[in-house]
Amino acid sequence: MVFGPDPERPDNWERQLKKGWLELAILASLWDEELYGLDILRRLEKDTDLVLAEGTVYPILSRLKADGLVSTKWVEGEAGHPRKYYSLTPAGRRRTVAMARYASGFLGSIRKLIAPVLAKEDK
Amino acid sequence: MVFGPDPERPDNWERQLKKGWLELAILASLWDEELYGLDILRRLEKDTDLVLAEGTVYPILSRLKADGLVSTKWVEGEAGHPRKYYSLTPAGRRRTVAMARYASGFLGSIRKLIAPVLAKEDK
DNA sequence: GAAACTTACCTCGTATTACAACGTATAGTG
DNA sequence: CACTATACGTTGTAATACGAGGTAAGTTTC
Repeated sequence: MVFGPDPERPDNWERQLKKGWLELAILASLWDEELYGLDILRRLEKDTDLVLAEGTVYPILSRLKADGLVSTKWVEGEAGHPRKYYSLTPAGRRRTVAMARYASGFLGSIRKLIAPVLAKEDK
Repeated sequence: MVFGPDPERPDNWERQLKKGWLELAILASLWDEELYGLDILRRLEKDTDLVLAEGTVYPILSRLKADGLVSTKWVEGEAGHPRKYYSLTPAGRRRTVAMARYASGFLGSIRKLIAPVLAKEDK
């Protein structure tokens, strides 16, 4: 399953369900390692089927930096254009844990809520 | 845990995480029974700790009706002000199942993503 | 029977978000 | 020197949640 825009179905509720979770997704993807912009985008798509547009990632990263949740470091060489690597600050780690905790509870509530709906499928 | 505004913490990421999920929450709450506006709000708070404002519920219900996903029925008597009961249309049931299925996959992805973050707590 | 309260429905303006489209910069390739 | 690929960044648009405020109907209190 892919969580990007689906040309087959013009409905936009899929996009709306993703809304607000991308910030957490990006923070969480930086939990274990430093990544640069496009890399974050690819990792999320590969590991979690979460498809982000470039026009989405960069503004979020700017926001996170302005809030002091991530720090950046330019790395030249290696390949083509220099890359800007992002890593979590201590405040970023605290925020990530807080969001993950909250998200975990939220996920439980939603699961409970949609259980009867999905139960239909088991028949 | 409560999923409403938290006066203790002015941050708004909690609200953002809820964004987009309220439509599904409302549809799912109508899966087994007809409910009226304020009742939906109370059920969600009681059963899933999801706190919605009135100014949130009514616009969503209007939208759902405009999209043909729910139908309404006025019921007078019983108590005070007449109540407008909402119930799922066939299209509404189909949409609810589609959203629940998608949400289920999304939940799995997020859980996988935040697992390393929450693992910290187990120590 | 008038005022106060309760329940219920609804609307408008604001803040926030995701993203498509577009633009810029660096370096390698034919 | 075009052409391509990689990478970063910005702007305008559409959609959402909700606080604040409003209307309406019935019940209770004095």
